[in-house]
Amino acid sequence: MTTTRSRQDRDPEAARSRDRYEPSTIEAKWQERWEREGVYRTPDHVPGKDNWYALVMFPYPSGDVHIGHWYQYAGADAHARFKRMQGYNVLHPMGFDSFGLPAENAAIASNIHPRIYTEANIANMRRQFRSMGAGYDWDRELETHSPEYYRWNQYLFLKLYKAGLAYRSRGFANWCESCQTTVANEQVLDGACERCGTTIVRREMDQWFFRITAYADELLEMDDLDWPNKIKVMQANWIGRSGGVDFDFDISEYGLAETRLTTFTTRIDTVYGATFVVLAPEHPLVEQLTQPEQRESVVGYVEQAARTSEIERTSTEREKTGVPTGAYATNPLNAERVPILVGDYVLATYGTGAVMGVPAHDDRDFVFAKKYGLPVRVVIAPDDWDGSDLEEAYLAPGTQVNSDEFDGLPSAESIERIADKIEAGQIGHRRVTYRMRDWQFSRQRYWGTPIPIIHCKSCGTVPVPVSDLPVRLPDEAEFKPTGRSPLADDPDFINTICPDCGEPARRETDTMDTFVDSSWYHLRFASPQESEAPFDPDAVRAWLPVHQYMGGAEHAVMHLLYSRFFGKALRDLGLVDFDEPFTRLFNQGLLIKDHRKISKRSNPLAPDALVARYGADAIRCYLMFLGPWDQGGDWSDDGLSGITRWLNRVWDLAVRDIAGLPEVGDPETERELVRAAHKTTRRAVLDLERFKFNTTIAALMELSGDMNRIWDRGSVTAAAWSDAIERMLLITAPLAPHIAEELWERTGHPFSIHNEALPGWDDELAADEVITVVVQINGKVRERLELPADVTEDQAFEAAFASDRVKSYLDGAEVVRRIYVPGKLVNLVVR
RNA sequence: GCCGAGGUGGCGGAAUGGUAGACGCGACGGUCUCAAAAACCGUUGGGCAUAACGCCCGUGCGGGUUCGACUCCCGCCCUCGGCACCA
Repeated sequence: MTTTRSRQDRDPEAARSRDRYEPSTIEAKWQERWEREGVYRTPDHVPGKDNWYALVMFPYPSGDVHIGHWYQYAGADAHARFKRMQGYNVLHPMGFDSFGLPAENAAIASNIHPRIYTEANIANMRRQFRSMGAGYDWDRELETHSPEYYRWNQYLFLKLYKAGLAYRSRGFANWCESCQTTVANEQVLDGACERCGTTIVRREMDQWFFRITAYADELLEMDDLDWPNKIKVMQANWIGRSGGVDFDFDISEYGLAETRLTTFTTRIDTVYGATFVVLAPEHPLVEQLTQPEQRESVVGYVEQAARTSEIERTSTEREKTGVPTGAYATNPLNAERVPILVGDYVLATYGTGAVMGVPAHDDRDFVFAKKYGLPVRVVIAPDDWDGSDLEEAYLAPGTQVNSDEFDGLPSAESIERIADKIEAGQIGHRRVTYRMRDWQFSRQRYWGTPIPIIHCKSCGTVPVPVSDLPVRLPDEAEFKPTGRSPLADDPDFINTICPDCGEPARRETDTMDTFVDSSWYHLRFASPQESEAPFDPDAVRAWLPVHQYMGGAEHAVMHLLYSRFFGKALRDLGLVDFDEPFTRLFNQGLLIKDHRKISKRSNPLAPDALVARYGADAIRCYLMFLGPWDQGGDWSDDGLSGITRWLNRVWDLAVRDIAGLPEVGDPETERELVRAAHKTTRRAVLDLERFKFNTTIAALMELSGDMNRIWDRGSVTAAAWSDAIERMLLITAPLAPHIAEELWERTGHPFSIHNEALPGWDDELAADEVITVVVQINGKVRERLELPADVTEDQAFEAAFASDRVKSYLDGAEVVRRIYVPGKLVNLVVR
């Protein structure tokens, strides 16, 4: 067999040791050389090249680049390398999101300082990223826990604070008992802490907020974002814009300061069906409206509600409860007096914290009214309604009834007419509300960015002067969580002087949510050493917005929304001049194993051991070969052998001795080789652009099989063979950077393949000479014809009719229609 | 409940109106070997079959559009992800 001839020709032992693919040897060698020669160092400008910012979400330094990280970072690296070989000046930076609770918790558990713990983890992960062969520019690495980074968190916070986009407010916050800190709404999943799963309780306290709601409408504008639709939908749902009407009931009969009780509804067309009003237990008027006879039950109910956890209160499964206040509200439209109740299915934080109860046209009001015997009045008649009682609330549009002058109108029209009337009568107005709340970002923990604020008895809340930044996190601190920030127990930290009046004052002791760090890190990567500003405007102009952002979908309404908000706020502050930070976004899927998520504890898969055994290139390629990157992958240990075989074959093909190839090749075989190489190039380049690594590798596998067969015929020239090998290596380079580099050198090319351009392709050379044309009879494949690629329609039909097989189907039948798809098929419709 | 993605051989997957199952794993058979491993070659959706030439069925289920449907439309079922008393 010719395949092994070149090896057998030489001294077998020596040849084997020289020519065998040994990933561990070559990978270390090239990683060292790439670094030494600064192959991936990225200047801001390279003459003749466009810039491409390929950013992958940076990791929290847990200490280990686990296989799920590999899945993410290997794919992102391959795509960045691909763009680089397309001729872009590519910025593909890496850093660490290194503030946060795990380090602090580990510090408490093992009595190591979070900084020591974090920095050890970073060192290990940096080593692991190197072993992956990722093409990062390590000169641009950033770590968010370094004062050089977080001082700019503080700086940007002060900018936002002065612009009124950051504020402190007292209210009910999401408190995690286990993490001993508050968390933002976005960080509560199913009523539990996103990080640890502990049930969140509400706790009233002073907290810091970013006014993200000021940008709610602009954040909904996502048409120009080349993002997965899924993420856009999730963000739109999270923001939850709904237009409706604030409608005032009259409560002047109680002689209170407030003469009106404002409710919010999106269904003002149903207002004539309001038979009661429900207040949230926290509504400020509950206290004043409650009548003496009801006081005891209302107070009991409100206390009970306060003790109920958020998760329980917002469960749709739970039976709706409420108590009457004994007070009544008058509907100004029809002068009807309806009872006011308190019910905890009404949320204090949405709309006005009060709703009009329209049981006929709202599911929740319906069950509530049935339970408490409140009247149900139909005001929107279904098309076929016979006037009988409803079995359930009718939510669809219909015809207005029991609604004074609006009777007979379609509800779609009356919804506007009634709103007009309310606005004209000054008993309410149209309003837009949002589900999204402001971003609560203060945390009562140590390992984060101190909020640069000083509380002064006489001057109030005073920002730390920019010249005093950074407010450093004290190195020595007692980390044990007590429900307030550990910084509060550090006298050296809290005691300071008011910058305004010079009197003794106290520092703010809360630290920032780590999502603040990641809301602008993409800007910092443009000029990570910049010491006079958070970023150098010229560098930002050179790189931003990010051309291609890559990362998991789990950040849809956290990081990705916060970053967009920061971008818009910084734009309005004049710090950047673009609207969106991430032009294109690609979400890789989840890597699973045995139908379960791979996790450190329950389903481990240690990459270091795999790399030692199979090499980084094999692991990278295997992860990319599992399936389409956006759909995630299903790891199985067995599958690796396919990739290993392929890499061995690539090696074997490339190191063959081409000296023995003929001077003049067989033209047909040569064309075949050229065709295979150009076809593969086309497939690979188009697929890599779309992150279809799996089909790129499949194409390369086919090429290696084709080349192996062609070699065996011994009839191609060295030039043709070498050109095909070159193409194969160049396309392999973004996927398996080490083996490609090694073979590039062994085939006589100068360092480095990663500075080369991807090959182009020629559609004519890639075109088949003979094509298979399928002949269908009534849509069923009955014959396959090998015809010249330039076959005409007439010739194709002629060939079809000449086929004995086809004839047998046409016997005694009449061809009533013929369809021709050029280069593909002929379909004969017979009767 | 609402929104989104998906459902294709034993397994991972390919093909988005035109040859279903590319590529790979696994399995089976073979070459090489004392043997094994590796490597290489071949077979591999199911059924029928006069075994040759073939035929039928087949992409979650039921309909539809079309000369032709994994692909488009309608109605279901299931899996995964997100949201969920937001008035």
